[in-house]
Amino acid sequence: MAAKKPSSVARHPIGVVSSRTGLPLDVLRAWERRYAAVVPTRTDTGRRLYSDLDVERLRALRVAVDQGRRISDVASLSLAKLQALQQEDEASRARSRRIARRRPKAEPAEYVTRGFAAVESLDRDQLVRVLEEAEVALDRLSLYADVLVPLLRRIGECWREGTLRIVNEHVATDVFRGFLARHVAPPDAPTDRPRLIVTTAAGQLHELGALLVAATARDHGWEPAYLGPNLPAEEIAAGVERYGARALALSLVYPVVDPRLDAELENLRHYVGSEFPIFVGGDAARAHAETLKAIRARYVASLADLGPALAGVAA
Amino acid sequence: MAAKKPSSVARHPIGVVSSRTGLPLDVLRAWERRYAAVVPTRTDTGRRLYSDLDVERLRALRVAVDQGRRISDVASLSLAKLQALQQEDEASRARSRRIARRRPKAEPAEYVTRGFAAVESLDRDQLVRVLEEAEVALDRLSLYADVLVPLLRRIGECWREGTLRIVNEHVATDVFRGFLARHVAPPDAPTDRPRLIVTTAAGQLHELGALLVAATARDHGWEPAYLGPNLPAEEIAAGVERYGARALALSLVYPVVDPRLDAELENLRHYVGSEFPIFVGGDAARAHAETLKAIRARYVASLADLGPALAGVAA
DNA sequence: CTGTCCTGGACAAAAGATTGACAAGACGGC
DNA sequence: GCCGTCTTGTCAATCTTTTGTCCAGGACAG
Repeated sequence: MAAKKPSSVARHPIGVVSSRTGLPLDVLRAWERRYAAVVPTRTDTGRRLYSDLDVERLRALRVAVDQGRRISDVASLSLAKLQALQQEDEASRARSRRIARRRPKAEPAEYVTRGFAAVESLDRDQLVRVLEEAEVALDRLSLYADVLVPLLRRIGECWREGTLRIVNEHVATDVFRGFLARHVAPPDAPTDRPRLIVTTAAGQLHELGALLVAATARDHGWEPAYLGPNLPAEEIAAGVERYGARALALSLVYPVVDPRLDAELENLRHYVGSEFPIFVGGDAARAHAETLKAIRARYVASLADLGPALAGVAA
Repeated sequence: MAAKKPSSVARHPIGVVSSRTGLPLDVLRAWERRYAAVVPTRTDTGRRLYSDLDVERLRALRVAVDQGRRISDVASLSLAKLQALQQEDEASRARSRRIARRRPKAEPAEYVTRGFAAVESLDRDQLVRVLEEAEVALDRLSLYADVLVPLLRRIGECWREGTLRIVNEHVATDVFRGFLARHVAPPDAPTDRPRLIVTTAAGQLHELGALLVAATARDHGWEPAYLGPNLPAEEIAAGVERYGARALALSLVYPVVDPRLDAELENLRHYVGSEFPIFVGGDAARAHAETLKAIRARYVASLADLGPALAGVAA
């Protein structure tokens, strides 16, 4: 454990630390007052200044507490010990999970919580396990709408506000993608189903929403062709043509508002022809409602609405 | 299962034990009250504190019970006896099957050609088929080095010179990723293997090379943790620490030359400490040879060299 | 002047402990 | 196969400890 940089220069006020660790202000102070969990330096007027190391420690403490340890027990442990503990807990938990026990009850919210915890602690295997449990316990729509969507949304929020590291988001994305890929493209599909092109417009980097759309479409009897994220209008049109698709679905998530996007959408309508059905959904769709209306794209408010919307086309 | 150190320091509250063993709180208490199956120590305020040994015992008890024994019968057995029991049951259940492996000689170059054709015509299923054929026909290393790498390189070239559309590249990436993901993270891996962090530096968007590295490392007895592409040095360091990794592998592909990259690499060396083993490979690595030398990263010229290089660390 | 931060006290919610009870399934005798 | 008895997981009620949250009143920073 040689030179660790993140201590010397940067010192953060309590507000920043709170948002970076996800711990409320009061908790930070309470932990300091009651257990001296971290003892930040002070300005000459008494304000707390936390080092990067403090932040890291607090993060680790939070994980430990979330895993069920008591703050009074772990508050005095070193950062290394905390991380060791975390490792141990996970390994141990994983082993016990392998001997699957009977399933009590299946609350979607619980999967979200457990999934998020797994993301936080970078525990890939655990995340996979949670998803798989949810998959067998719930029906498809509920799995997507009540577990995956809330989970994604929560990860997105925390990521934007800095509570989650980039690594966490990456690992989560990778797991989700693998998980959804199985739903989107099951091995053998002699396809007389209508084709649906699924993608994301240029500038839109987040692909998980699109994958959810593809998987849902598949459940409704379509054959989705997922083209990957961040495609310019011309490319999308090429895909539509190549596959002889009957409709196109776009997911707009982030950035929420993007002037380039409007132009892209207009282009898209131009390329695919004026009658081709275009469906659009995602959190960023509302922000571009006008353009969507102008190009006569159909807005799909939620995954549950996708099936009926598609049915209108297939007829 | 060899190395297991019941660190006598750690004492766990009942909540953690419950989650570690999968036994409900009530059961833990009931077993203690009725059979003294384990007798945890107490804090001065009466809360239970379980040792690692207790946890181990409880886990064994649970296995025995799940296998149909009665708790009242096994509660008083020693840990050793419980484990013997478990072994016995497992042995009687073990029915392993042998999978015959045929290996018709085929020319790797042919798979490359067919694969590329599939990419060109956007035929996802065909691409998957080609990869799967190659997978059974060739050994791992040859599959990676003689099929995937050339295929990727060719796609990359055509993409850069505009012969291939973005869509093609996207679809290919998606298929490859799904294919490789299966190699990188097989279902359950009780991991006493050394950990290797695999990722891509900030600015480097192409992740397929990294996935190849992860899969190869796995074949050499490591436990790769793939963190996703395009990570800043600080994030990578966090991952290294979090996973207690023994080494780090970076894939540098595109952009081939990137001034920011040098700074990133230096940062990275700084964060992980001066002795930590860093391996670097990929087509863009040569262009940064000086920096790599400066930070004492080890250059790995091809996938075939990765195994030996890693072996040097594991020793 | 407004928004952020400090201290210390108070309070509410969560997590645990204890005791007792109950119901479903296992077991054993006939 | 039937019936009483045992086992055992689960639940409820109640109390204590621990921990998160809120508030008041004041100070500081920008």
